[in-house]
Amino acid sequence: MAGKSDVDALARMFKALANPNRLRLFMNLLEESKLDLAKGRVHDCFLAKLLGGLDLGAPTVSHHVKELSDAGLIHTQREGKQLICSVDPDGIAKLRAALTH
Amino acid sequence: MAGKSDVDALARMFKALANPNRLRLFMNLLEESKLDLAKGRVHDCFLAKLLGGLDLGAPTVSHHVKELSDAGLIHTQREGKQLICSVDPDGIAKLRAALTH
DNA sequence: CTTATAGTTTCCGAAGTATCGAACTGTAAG
DNA sequence: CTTACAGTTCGATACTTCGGAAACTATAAG
Repeated sequence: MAGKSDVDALARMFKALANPNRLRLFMNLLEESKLDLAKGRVHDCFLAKLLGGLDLGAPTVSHHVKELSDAGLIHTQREGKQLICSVDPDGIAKLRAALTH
Repeated sequence: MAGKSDVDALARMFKALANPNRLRLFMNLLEESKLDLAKGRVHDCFLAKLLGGLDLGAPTVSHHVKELSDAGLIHTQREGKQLICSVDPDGIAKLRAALTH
């Protein structure tokens, strides 16, 4: 019967996608993932690449990435100076399951 | 290349699902839809039925329903004293398309 | 050690959101 | 006409979010 914490976790994911700038970051990453998968490579991407025309300051981007990550939609890891991002397939699967029902 | 207004409309849908109470209303409606479809009937539902244990005042529910409706996720129509709600299949399709990419 | 790069943390203000109580509208029934 | 019901609108309040400025950390290069 859809426990409270399940619903809360879902709502948190939806909230992470509820801001247009954050949504665009996420969709840019999805797009990159698709391209990389087509080449048989792991899909990941460093931050600057995700901005794609967005006019946001570094602190703001950092906040947005953290929120996507906390919501369970993306995964991040440091690599030298850069932060590498990848889509979390489990997160997307949960969202899609909720909309299929 | 995902126009700005497309992204904004999508973000608005996600935002409508970003509040736990509103999400629960929507999922209750989805659940009702599923049951009704199984019986070969049109899926619709009046407001009180959607609350399912939620402890919210009438004004709050009214606001939430309006937001789901404005976002394009549900459809409403008056029937006598009651407001009948139904899922908007186009809205859900757009959300799912965005997550499939 | 110094400088440059990439991102983070802290703090803040402006704007937006969630919820409620009270007063209101529209519809149906007595 | 009066009452009851289902939902809406208004106004207020507490809370959250978005974005940036300034100061910070970590890594790499000269």
